[in-house]
Amino acid sequence: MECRTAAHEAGAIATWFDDELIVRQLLDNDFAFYSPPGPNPIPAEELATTQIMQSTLRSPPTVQEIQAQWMNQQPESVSDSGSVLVSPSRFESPILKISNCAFSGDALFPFLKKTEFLCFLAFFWVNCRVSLRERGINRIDSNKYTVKLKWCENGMADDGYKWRKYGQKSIKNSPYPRSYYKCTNPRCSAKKQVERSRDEEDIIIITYEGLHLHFAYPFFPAIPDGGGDNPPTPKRPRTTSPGTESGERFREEPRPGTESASSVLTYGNGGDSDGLFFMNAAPQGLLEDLVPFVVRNPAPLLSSSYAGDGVSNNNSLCSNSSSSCSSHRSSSVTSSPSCFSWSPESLSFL
DNA sequence: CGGTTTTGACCCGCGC
DNA sequence: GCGCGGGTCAAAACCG
Repeated sequence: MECRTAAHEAGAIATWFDDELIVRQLLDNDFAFYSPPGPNPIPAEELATTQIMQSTLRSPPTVQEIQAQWMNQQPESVSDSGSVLVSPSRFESPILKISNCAFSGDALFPFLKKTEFLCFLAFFWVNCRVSLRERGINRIDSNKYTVKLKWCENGMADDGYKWRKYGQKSIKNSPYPRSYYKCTNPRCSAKKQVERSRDEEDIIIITYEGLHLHFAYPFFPAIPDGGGDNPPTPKRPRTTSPGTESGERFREEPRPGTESASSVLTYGNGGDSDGLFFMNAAPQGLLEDLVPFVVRNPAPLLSSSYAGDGVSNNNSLCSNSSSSCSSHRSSSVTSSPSCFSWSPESLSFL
C-alpha cells in the first residue's frame, strides 16, 4: 500500500498510515466495520458506500481526497460556521453537528492516529454523508466535544456506553433543563451533558467531556429476533418527585425505549433491519474505544464476525453482564449519539 | 436487592 | 463580599 505523497505532506496525518500492517488487517480481514453482520443482506446503498470506503482505505487517501469525496457525497450539505455537519441521511437524524473538534485547515483530524482515523472514516462514511466544506474549525477545548443532533422520533440508540444520570439543572434562558451523566464504569471519567436547544426544539445538544477508558459493549451485539426491535416498555412515571416544569417537559421527550434525549442518534427504528449495517454497529462503541483495542490486539476483532464469539470475547473487558460497563441496551441505559467523546489530549495516542 | 433516577443542597467560579 | 449560574453530591425513591 502506498502512502500518497499528499498525505505525507499533511504532516501528522501521514503518521496515521505508517503502520500499514494494521491497515491491511483492518481491510483484508472481516473487520467489523466492513463486514455487515447478521443475516440481513447489506442494503445496496450501504454496500456501495462500504465498497467506496474500502477502496478509499485500501489506498490511503489524502486529506484532500477525503474531503473531496465527502463533499461529493453530499454536495448539498450545509454546515454552520466553524463546524462540521454530518448528515446521516440514511437514517432519520438529519443533523449531526460536531464542534470544538480538533479540525483545522488541511490537517484533518490531526489528533487521530491512522487507525482512529480509519475507524472514524468507516463510521461516518457508512453512517453519514459528511461535508467538510467548512474548514478551519477551531480547536477550542479538546477535552470537550459538542454534538448537535436532531431529535429522531422513531428511533433511539445509545453510544455504546452506560451512563448514569447524576444531576439535572435548569439552565438560564432555556426552557429545558440540562442533564448530567457519568459513565457508569468506575474507571471511566467520561461525562456528558444533554440538553435541548433553546432555539430549535428538535435539536439535542450533547457535550461530551473526557474519554472512556474502557471498551463499550460489543460492536455487533446479537440481534434479537426481528432485529431487536422490541422497544423496552416505557417507564411508569414516578409517583413522587413531581419535578420542575422544565424538567418534566424535557423528560417527556424520550420515547418508549429511551431514557434520555441524547439517544437521538439512534438511527431509525431501533432494531429495524433497515440500516442494519451500521445502525447496530456504530452505537456500540465510540472510536476511542475501538481503536485502542484494535491497536493492541487487532487480530481477534478483525477476524471476528458479527455474531461470532470473537466480538463478544473481544469485549471481555466489558462483559455483557457487567454493570460497570455498557454491554447491552437496557431500559436504564442512557442513550446518546455515536460520536466523538474522547479527548485528544487525555488519550495518549499521539 | 442492586442499580438508576430524581432532586434539593452544596460547592465553586465568575462578574460586579 | 455578594449574587448568580453551572456543576456535582448524595439521600431517597424508583424499578426490574
